[in-house]
Amino acid sequence: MKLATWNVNSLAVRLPQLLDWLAANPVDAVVLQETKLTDDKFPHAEIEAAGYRVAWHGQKTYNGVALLARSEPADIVRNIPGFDDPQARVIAGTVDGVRIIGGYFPNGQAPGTDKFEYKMQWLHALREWLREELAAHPELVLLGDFNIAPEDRDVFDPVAWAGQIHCTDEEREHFRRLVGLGLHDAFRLFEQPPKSWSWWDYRNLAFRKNQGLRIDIVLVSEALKSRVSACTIDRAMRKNERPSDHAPVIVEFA
DNA sequence: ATGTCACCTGGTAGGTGA
Repeated sequence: MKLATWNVNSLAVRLPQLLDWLAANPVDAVVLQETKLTDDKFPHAEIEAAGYRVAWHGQKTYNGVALLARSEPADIVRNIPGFDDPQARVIAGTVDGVRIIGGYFPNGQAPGTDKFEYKMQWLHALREWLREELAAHPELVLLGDFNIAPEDRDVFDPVAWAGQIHCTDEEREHFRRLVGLGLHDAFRLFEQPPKSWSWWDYRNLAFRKNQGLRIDIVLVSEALKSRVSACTIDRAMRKNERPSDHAPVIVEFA
C-alpha cells in the first residue's frame, strides 16, 4: 500500500500536475492541502476519471483539503469533531482498513499573534481527537502539511529560524505530544539524505539554493510502524514549470 | 537581494496569506 500527501497550493492551478503525478505514481490514496476551492468548484469528475474516489472539504480562497483513494473511503470526517472551525483543514476516511487523517495545519504567522493562538488551540483539539481516533483505529496514518519543522535538522538554517514560526518551542512541543500518543515519523524510520526538505519558499531562489523546511509529515501508528518500508519526498515536483511550493511525500507499506 | 505565487476586490493596482 502506498499513501501520499501533497500541498498543491491551489488545485485549480495544479490539477493537471496532480493527474500527471497520479498516472506516474499510482498511490492507493493521497491527501491534498490548500485546494483553495469551494465545494461546488471541486474537480471531482476529472479525479474520478483518473480512477480515484474522492472526498473533499473546502472554502473560498484559503485552505481546503481532499482525500483521494482507489477504493471508496469509509467514515468520512470533515474537520475536528467538537472544534468549531470556519477553516477547512481536516479530512479523514478509512481506506482498506487504514484510518487516514489528512491535515492542513494552521501556519500561525508569528508567535504572539491571534493566528499563532489559533494554531495552538487547533493543535490541542487535534490531539484530543486523535486520542479517540487511535483507540478506534489502531492502524492509523496522520499526514499532511504540519507547518511545523519538528527538529533543527528539518530546517536549512536553524540558527536564523530559531524561535520563528514553524520552529518555536511551543509548536515543537505540540508535535512531540502528537507523537507521544503513539505515532512515529515515517520519514525518520529510515536513513535519509541530509538537507531533506518538503517546502521551499517561492522567494529568494530558495529551491535553487535548497533552502527549505521539512514540514510535510507522515505519522504512522504503532500497529503500522513495522510495515513501513519506505518514505520519500518527491522533490522533482518542485522543478515543474509552475510548481507548488511543496513537494509530495510518499509512504509505502509492505 | 527588496528576489514569488495565488487569491480577492475592483481594477487595469493594491491587499492578504503563505
